[in-house]
Amino acid sequence: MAYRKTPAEISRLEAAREHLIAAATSVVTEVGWSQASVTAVADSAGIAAGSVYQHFSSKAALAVEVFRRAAGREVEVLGEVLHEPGTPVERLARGVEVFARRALENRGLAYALLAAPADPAVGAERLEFRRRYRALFAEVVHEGIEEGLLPAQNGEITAAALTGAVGEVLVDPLGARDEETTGALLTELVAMALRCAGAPRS
Amino acid sequence: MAYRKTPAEISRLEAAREHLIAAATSVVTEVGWSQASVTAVADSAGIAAGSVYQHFSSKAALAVEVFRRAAGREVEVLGEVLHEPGTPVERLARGVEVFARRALENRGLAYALLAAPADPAVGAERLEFRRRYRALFAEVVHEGIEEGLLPAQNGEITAAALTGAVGEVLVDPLGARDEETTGALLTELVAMALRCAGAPRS
DNA sequence: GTCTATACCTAGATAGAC
DNA sequence: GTCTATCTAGGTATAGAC
Repeated sequence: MAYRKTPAEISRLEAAREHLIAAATSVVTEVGWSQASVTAVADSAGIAAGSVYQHFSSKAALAVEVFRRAAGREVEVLGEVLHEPGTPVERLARGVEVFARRALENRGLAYALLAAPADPAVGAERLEFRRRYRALFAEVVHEGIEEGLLPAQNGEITAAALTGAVGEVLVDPLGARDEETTGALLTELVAMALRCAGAPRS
Repeated sequence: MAYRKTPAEISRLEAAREHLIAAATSVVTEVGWSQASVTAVADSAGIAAGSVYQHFSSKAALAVEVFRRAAGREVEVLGEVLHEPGTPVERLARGVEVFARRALENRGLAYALLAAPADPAVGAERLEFRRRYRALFAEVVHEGIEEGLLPAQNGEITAAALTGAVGEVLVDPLGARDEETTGALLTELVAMALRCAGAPRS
């Protein structure tokens, strides 16, 4: 008997775990947290319900992991966009556009991350996630103020408003069905964001 | 045997029903929808759990009634404020202030109405509620545009942003604990709202 | 390690006594 | 009409065979 698992065993377990997380993510994306029972997730992953507990000690632990992965990706993308070259105003516009576009293009996941009813554990993660989003926006707003491109303001509140605004149109997308109306919605959203931050009219 | 209930009987039933709704409202305000079990609500009303079903056919029906009452009051108040005398810009500022102040002063109820996890039936009502809120704001924005006080814009999106912004600071109130910091928060929120609608700087 | 079967718990809803 | 007691469904988690 070996003292340790062989590398092959470890990677196979890793793979099974990753597969489970991926399956859970897609279930949550499609039907939301409240309908994502252990049974449904296990079915989607092609394993038995009991086997889920080989990888996670509880349903909540799995849910938190699913949330962290997806939310982490989004924060990363927004962070990159907001730190690309350009004036703070340009970067803010681009950031809002990317944030909203990604949300509208993968509405199920975005809704799950931002708004869908979920376990308390996921709710706590969500609060942290929104804080990070807001911190990213606030940083750019502050840069804009320092460079004299934006008027003095509470950047945290502007950032909160931008997050709330995108969330609001996500939950009830004002009839943005096809690509054309989605584009128009994005244009209006970016314009609103720039007014909100007090950028001079272009 | 009488064919009809006597007026006294009817009003007594009415009163019991109202009492139940009031108790349910306070439970929801304090602990949220997800913790507001039939047992908890019945206890709060001083009746047995089974007796709830004398007044409502299901828990969801009771929840919807609770939501409608509370949400209806809020919409009514906002509608009145937004239709008081004054320019559209003044009314918009006052409307946002009242909306946010009421939310922050009765945070439990506001959170229940705007954001807390709830039954699907309540979720549907909430969507309608937010639409009404947005419609009220959008109306004033459109008046501002027509009077030349606000730049051309999609009023629905501005209205959505305002609703989303207040909801966002409600859920995570940026450390507004005492009356002083709440006042400062409200001032900043109103300033943000006016920028968002494109009102010229005062 | 993964399966099947099941224990167990929570919470909504119902039945029948009073 | 209201209470007590109970039924039922749905879903998490566990036990033991393979």
